Amino acid sequence: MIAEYKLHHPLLLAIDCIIFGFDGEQLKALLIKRGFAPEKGKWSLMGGFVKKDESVDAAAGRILDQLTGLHDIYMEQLHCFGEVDRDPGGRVISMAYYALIKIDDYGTELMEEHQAQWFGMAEIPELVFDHKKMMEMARERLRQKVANYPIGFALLPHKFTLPQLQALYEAIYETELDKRNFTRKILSFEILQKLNEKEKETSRKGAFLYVFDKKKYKKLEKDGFKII
Amino acid sequence: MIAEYKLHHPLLLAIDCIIFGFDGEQLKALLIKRGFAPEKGKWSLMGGFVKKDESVDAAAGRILDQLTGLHDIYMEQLHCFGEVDRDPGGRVISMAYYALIKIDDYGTELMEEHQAQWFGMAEIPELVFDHKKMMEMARERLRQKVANYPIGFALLPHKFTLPQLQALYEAIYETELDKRNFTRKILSFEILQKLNEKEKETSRKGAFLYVFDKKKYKKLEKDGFKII
DNA sequence: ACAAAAGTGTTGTCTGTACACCCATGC
DNA sequence: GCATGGGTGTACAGACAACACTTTTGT
Repeated sequence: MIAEYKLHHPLLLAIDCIIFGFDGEQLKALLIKRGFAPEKGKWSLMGGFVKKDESVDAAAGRILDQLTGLHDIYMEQLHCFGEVDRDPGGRVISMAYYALIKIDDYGTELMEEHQAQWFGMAEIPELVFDHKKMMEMARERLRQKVANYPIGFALLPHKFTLPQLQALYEAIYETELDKRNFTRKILSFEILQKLNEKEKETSRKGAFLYVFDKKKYKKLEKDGFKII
Repeated sequence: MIAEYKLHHPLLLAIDCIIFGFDGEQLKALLIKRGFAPEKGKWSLMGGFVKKDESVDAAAGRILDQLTGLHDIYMEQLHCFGEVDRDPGGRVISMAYYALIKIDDYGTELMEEHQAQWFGMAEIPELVFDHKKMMEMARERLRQKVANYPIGFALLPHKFTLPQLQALYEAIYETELDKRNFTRKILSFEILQKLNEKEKETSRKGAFLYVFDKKKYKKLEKDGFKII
């Protein structure tokens, strides 16, 4: 490090990660029992510290991987939480990220190791430090993002039905949507590909499965659209 | 600091600030000639380091104040730039902020001291490190934000005309807007208060001045709207 | 009188929203 | 045959986009 920089005070930079999942009915978040002081044993977001030789985004990816074993996850910076006294253990600045995962992809071994648990949005327990604020901000950001970009699919299984997709939007927005209008809108973007298969778990008639068209999806992911 | 935290590697956390202004015709950004190594003498965003006992947001406010002498400025976190090698002088992570200032409020003494200069968006010079990327991201974010929240006023003088406001939006979006449709849309939000004064610098006829209604503005600032 | 910018309305098109019935199937 | 959830069309209302002329006033 050059001399000029040595005059400044170094700080610890942490990552905290809001991990969203969807079980078909509820939007959920994955929380862990904090395994170290301070506040050991309390519910917390998954977190960790940025290492000397890794980028901040890479640190976030590593931390998500540690808990879920998953790679190539939709993940985005949320906000930097930098109040002086936010962590009673010392001066730690936290970059919060949020991630969207397919809840079924996610094994239970790592989950047990970290004493992790899914919580529905209405059952989020008390969280350490400012993690509640992070959670609130993440929910708000997710709502905004999902209204304008087709990222919601990251929360669904590879093949999904239109009723499932609608239930996802309803869970995120805590509202009810009209089936006909929703279907028409989603299909008008032409990012869905209808399969010749039906999902028959949840109804006698069965609902057609869809996958999304990656190419068109990529374009919309950049340009945005307007779902809600 | 507690023992657990001492195991982790502390890092330097910098702030870089994209400062936008509007001169009635062009959207501009305030840049400085970097006054210290590395890359001393090159054009750069205004920046600095987060101190031990100040929050990250407070650091951003302080750095903006150092350059402009202004307080109570619209300012928002943009993104964390955390690549390992982004700064050749050492491992420095940068939180980028963007700020919107009224270009006329801004004196020239501090500007000379920092060798600062306004650049139109088409004339941004080469910038140090990843500052160009920050600038691009800030422009994009400004476009998004201004389409949904009435923050554009932060770039205009306290009293402004409808043609000025339209010129601002046209500059931000690099597009032309229809005068009639724009006026109707803006007035429909009922956040503007028409004054009995005209601005007569730019035309013989003169255009009515407006101020904005702070209360309604606050509400829209939170809820959002849809201008473009 | 003319140049230059401000101000003002109407219409057609598109998008959003509200709303109800039949279909396929497993039991 | 009936209960359950899946799938589909229409009509009305509000928003958006395109478009041209008159007004004011300084020179």
